[in-house]
Amino acid sequence: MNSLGEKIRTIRESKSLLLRQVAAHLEIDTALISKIERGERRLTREQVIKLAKFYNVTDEELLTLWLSDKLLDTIENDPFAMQGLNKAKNILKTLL
Amino acid sequence: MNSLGEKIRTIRESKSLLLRQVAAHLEIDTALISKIERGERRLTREQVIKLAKFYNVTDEELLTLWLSDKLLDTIENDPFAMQGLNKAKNILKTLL
DNA sequence: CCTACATTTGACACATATTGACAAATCAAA
DNA sequence: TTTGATTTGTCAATATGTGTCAAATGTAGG
Repeated sequence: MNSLGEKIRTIRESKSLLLRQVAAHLEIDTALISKIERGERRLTREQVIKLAKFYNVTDEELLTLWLSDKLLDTIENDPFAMQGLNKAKNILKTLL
Repeated sequence: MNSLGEKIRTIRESKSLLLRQVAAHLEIDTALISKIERGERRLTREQVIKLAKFYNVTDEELLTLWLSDKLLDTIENDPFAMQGLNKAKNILKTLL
């Protein structure tokens, strides 16, 4: 339910960076990045990209998690979540 | 990109109902249901269910389209939309 | 046990998005 | 050309998202 937060916390810890340092790099308050890592808030798309560069991972890796979190968030625990996802996938497929 | 709107317009026309009548049933302004059918606005979940009953189709049919529209809306035309959808699907699968 | 620093929590501010109403414009058919 | 249906534009109220700040809590080292 909060894949991106967990991921970026893991990466940050593996690099022994402080929240303060990451916050400074993103130019946001330390409190905010704390909340983000714990899934209480979300990054903007631009911030995800900035973080990917900072952490030396691909945009794709983080953006995929970011999108997935957003998607799961919008369907919350709707009983038809899976049907909705499948329908969306089919429609998207025909658009590509 | 607006599956539900098209669907409910088709159903309404097949039943020869006026926007005014549907609006009255949903207790909203006629202008609003017009926008909804054309994808300019969205129904609330409760309204979708009310409409399903009114139109004699299953909640599932309309709610699936409604969710799908919401999903496609939140990933807009992100280059990683498909990856995000797949990731979300996998996570959801493990949650069920 | 202190102290210093890291992190978390809660309250609030501000911006943007959503949902709705209403009035006016447009469309279509009789 | 008049009537009723639909669409469009604008505004208000509310909800949601993104951020700050201050205070509380957690955690090591001296």
